[in-house]
Amino acid sequence: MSDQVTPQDENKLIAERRLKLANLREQGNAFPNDFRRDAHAGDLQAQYRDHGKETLEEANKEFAVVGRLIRNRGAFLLIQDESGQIQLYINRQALDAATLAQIKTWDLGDIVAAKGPLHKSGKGDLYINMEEARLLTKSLRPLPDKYHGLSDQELRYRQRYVDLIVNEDVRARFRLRSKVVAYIRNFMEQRGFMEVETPMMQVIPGGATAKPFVTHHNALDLDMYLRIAPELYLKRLTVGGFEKVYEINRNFRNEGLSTRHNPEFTMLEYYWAYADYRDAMALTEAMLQGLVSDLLGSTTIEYQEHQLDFSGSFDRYTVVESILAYNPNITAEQLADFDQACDVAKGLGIDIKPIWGLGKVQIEIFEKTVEHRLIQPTFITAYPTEVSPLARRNDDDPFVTDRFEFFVAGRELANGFSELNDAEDQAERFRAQVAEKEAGDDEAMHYDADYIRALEYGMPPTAGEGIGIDRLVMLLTNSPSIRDVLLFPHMRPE
RNA sequence: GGGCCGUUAGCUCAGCGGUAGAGCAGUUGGCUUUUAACCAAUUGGUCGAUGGUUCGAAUCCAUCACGGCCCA
Repeated sequence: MSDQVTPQDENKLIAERRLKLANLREQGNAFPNDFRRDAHAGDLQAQYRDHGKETLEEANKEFAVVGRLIRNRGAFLLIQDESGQIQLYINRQALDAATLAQIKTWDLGDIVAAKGPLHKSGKGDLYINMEEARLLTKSLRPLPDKYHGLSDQELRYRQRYVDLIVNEDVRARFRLRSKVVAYIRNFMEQRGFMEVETPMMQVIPGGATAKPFVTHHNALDLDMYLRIAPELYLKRLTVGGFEKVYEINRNFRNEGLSTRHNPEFTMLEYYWAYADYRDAMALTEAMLQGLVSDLLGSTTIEYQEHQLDFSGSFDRYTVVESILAYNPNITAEQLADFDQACDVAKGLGIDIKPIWGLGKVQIEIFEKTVEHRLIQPTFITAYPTEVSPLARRNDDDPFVTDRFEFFVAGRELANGFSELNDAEDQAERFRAQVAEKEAGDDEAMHYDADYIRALEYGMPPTAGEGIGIDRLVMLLTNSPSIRDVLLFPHMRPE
């Protein structure tokens, strides 16, 4: 909210740098953009690291490099570009007095350029023997401690740009995130899926049970909602005849923050006509196994205190089976009877709401006693219809749907199902959701008449799934908090 | 929402009732094959905010703000 222009945190260090910048302005262009590099630090290291000192001096091959000055080692300066680091040597013979004086004014954090032959020092490190040196951008703020770096979590999240400058592991983490998304796009494209974009601003927020963010369209004088899911729009596309569509984009949910929740988060969601939830599980398994082996070069993931095994087929249990497996004191009879199930739930400290049916009670018991214990990759299937308003009923047991969720490290990572394509059943489910909303559940769904109309034209039998990209990246980068995998996690304003 | 912990120099931290400290960064000088470069000198603080207790508060108490971890 602050429109302040004058920084409140000026100090002597910044003042000294501002003075140097003022001098630069007097001498000419203080922010030149006419220097062109012809080499990256990391490439030079990779290509010439093993060359001998004499060989390099004989070759005397010139390179032009740029980067941020991050260490001052007396006669040597260390710069860093996106690819890596390389030293610059301040050669008093090769550089004229004016340039030497200029270099003396450089500060850690400045962005500089240098040109000269690539040599190797007595200690075996490559350096550019500078014959030309220029300051490209003056840094006005001092960098964090060169050894300890930036460790204050709040500063690292609020000033991610500084975190990225000084912490290579953070840069590596976000490079991996980018690779995850690229892998998924490639995986989906190879299977014939088409990437689409559907509205982020919706008049009726649908596709999930969650509180939306509200915004306002002035010209239409209309309240709109940031989407909580793209589901209903993507399924309209399958009605339209696009048989394999996917979208990777942000969802917004107006809920609390935690190490696993950010108000905006990224989901892959896809819809696959003429397929069912079993096909979706198989696709999930193939995608995750491919991701792990391709990006980590292994079939196992080390995540916090866990060793997660992604080789072989993932375990599959129904909701009820998993509750029974993890709760030897609970019987199938108890779970099948509403009153008995309520007693079990109450015994677990669950606060039963009057509108809940048996399915909801079962899910509460599942979430309380099973979910966090599903460490190895596991599919849970047969979710109650009551808590699955968009999923197709099971042919043999209409109490449950052909739905699954995927868990690993005690967390839900994906949710998919055979889609409900019976327009009349869907209309009925929406009405049940509206009743829940009227009973006070502000996360219940709205009745989406246009979506029903679309279904009435006929949606082919379809499978669909959403996979949480942030949580997936957490897993692949061994990150304990979702904030570690978001470049700019949500924070209260300073 | 609840519990625990944190907030001191630009950064990383110590100090926990008696004159506000260190390392790094900065400044000045030296040093030209260094690797957290080194050597010498030196600058830098409303101790998160507001109240209170006390002769005296960074330190004890209360409230608030922001953050971290755990729980719901």
